[in-house]
Amino acid sequence: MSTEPADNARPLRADAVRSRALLMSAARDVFAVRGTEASVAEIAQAAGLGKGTVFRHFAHKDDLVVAIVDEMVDDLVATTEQLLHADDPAEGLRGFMTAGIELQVHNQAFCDVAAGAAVRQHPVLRGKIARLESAVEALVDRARRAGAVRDDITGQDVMLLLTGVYQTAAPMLPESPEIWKRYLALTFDGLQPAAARPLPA
Amino acid sequence: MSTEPADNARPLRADAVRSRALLMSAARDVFAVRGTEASVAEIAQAAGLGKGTVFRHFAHKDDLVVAIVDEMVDDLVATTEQLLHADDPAEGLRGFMTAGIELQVHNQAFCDVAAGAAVRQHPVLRGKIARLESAVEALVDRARRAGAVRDDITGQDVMLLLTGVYQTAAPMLPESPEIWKRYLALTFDGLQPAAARPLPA
DNA sequence: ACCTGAACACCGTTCAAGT
DNA sequence: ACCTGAACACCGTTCAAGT
Repeated sequence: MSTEPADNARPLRADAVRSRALLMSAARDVFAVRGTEASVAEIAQAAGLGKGTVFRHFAHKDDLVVAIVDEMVDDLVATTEQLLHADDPAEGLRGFMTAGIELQVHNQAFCDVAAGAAVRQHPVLRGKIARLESAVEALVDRARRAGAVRDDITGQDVMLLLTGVYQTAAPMLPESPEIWKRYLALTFDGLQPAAARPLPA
Repeated sequence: MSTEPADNARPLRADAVRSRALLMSAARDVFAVRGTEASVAEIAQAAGLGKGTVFRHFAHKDDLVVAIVDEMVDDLVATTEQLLHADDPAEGLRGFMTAGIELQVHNQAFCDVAAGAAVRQHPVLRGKIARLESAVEALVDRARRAGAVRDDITGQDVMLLLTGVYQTAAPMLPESPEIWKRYLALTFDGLQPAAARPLPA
């Protein structure tokens, strides 16, 4: 529940609950379009709040970014766990990669964080990313057992490739919004057992 | 000659020549370590100059970034043209990708710009990147004719994969500085004719 | 408790004053 | 011509003053 304050906090007063909801909603919209570089003043204005209020709810701008991105990673974890039951294990894995890349295509803030913005190191986000990674590990295990991916591929590889495939396509996306499908397909070909040549340690 | 001012400029006075050399040298060092987010004040101080002097030589911080990155792309173009004569066409192509990725590993500013910092759109840099791309196109053509890469791969693909492979490895580099070799190998496997399955349009 | 805007130390950029 | 630092409009963050 990232829309809630820290676990040990007392209940919020009614006006604070309202401020917080307005803030989260504005932050979702503004970050999605303008990325993590959107200013706190910009978000405060979109929420109809003073910027002091933003810092009352989130001590640092990064904490706000984390709260928003955390929600998105939650969604991605849920999607991943559903894909674990896909009929075709290979399609399950491809479905995860498609979801992760489309998230980057449609949300600038997620894209910034995935690409390695400093917020990545935030403890809350690190924990959530670890949860995602274990879900992905299960997805990869299943695909591997079905012979759909080579033996030497790990869940971490697939996680890292999520950013890699998106960043490969990124410079061309304004002109060719679907170009990421090309690089996802190319990457997927490299994951096939048929393509396997020994990888360096 | 990116250490020189614009083509149509009058010759610089002796003190300006010295300032410019100090500035370029400091910018090379500072940008390499701290990336494009290093402040102009930081570079001015490293050069022993007032920051007003920086803006006298480069009207915008971005122009200074471009001048420095431009030099690095020049070096990469030269490397690429030499690799065109490598004994093994596949090794020539792999050599280019290795050089491009190592540049990102060792130089934070190059890495920032390759990853899509706004400076990428600067006309001077766009031109230089286009030159690099045609050199890479020749390298790919040669590898394709030798049957070392699949038919549907272009020079642009290889250019884009340079960032992609680096960004895949980026989160792990502090712990595993050689991990990029794993993803380069994996990507290279995907480029093999044996791995080829039709790519989306 | 909570909200707010003025104040602070930064940033890139401009420019008047010095040589 | 060239160099410089003070001044400006931004940024994230703090905090005294208000309810």
